[in-house]
Amino acid sequence: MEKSMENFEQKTLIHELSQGKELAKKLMSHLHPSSSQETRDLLLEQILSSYEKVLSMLNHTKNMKESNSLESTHSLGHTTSPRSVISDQQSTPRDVFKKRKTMPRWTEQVKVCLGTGPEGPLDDGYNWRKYGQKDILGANHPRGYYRCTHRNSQGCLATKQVQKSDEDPSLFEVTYRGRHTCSRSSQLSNIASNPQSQVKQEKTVHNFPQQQEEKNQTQSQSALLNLKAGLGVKTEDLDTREDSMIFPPFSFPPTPIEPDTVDTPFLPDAAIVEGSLACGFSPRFLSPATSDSNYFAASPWHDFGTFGQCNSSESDHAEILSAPTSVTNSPIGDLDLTIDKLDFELSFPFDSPEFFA
DNA sequence: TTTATTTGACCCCA
DNA sequence: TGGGGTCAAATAAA
Repeated sequence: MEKSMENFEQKTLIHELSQGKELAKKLMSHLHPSSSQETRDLLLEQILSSYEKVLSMLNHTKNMKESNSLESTHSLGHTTSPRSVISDQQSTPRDVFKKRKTMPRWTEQVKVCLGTGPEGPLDDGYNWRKYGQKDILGANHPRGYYRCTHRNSQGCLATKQVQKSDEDPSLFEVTYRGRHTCSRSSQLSNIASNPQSQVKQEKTVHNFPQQQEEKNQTQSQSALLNLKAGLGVKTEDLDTREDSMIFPPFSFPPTPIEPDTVDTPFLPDAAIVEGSLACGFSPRFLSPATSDSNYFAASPWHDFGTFGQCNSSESDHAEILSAPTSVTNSPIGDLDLTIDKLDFELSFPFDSPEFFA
């Protein structure tokens, strides 16, 4: 009974993903200026819808497993603190402490190129508001605490912590906690209507002339790359993989970065994700999508090796590779091949000005 | 005036 | 008891 359900889900997942792939192909063929905007919008909507279905199915499956394991835990006589099962709806202001343990949490290491100019720091598609900063014992740099701006308006409990690495000041550790429950449609439209992302991206490329020829390819691939990468986001909590699909990969702390950390002053104000530093694309572009969960949000450093010539250190790579979570651990890790193929079969022109229009 | 950031104080937990 | 995380008043910026 349960098996047949799983088979059904698998088939549906494969069907939805295949459909998404076909739609993406169609969309690609409609990216000519002669093609109508409506057609493109429609196709885009259908693609997003497909992926949404997949995500919700995966989330549902995971939740079922979680609740099952919770039940079995109880049945085994283990004592589970009542705090850990307090629902968000019942929370009181002080319940934030009680929820700490239950909030999904994962860490991303992000390398940024400093020199943030008047344009201010990059955002990741979500609106974060800083609510605290703490000096951490043993750390040279303070840790910044951010929460979703929509905490009050929409009750979104997502938070993140940003801390500069001791060893490499250009490296930030971003720890996400909780998932976004807010709607980001407004942010999506902001990014869509704001050509700044394109500008920033071009600036990045401009500063990496050796990467210029790869620009189109890189830009085209990055969105799909994101999707693929999202299947293997670095996380501290194996149970929070689905959040990697909800969360964008990178968030830059709204706080200005101290000038003493500017080790690459010639670089643009774009934050460069570790590993993709020399790969010539900015996170802003990497997460065009980050403005809406419908898009392909993902961990950016995944598969950066594809582009070669990346100057991040071996140890950096090792660190990433040794992350607790890998694609192979992902329940949808098997899909990686499919997406991989899709990724490189298509030179998806995400850099098309109309794409985010 | 509104919104965001800073920062000291408070609370929880190991 | 001390460290980490959050609150909330004060302050700054838009």
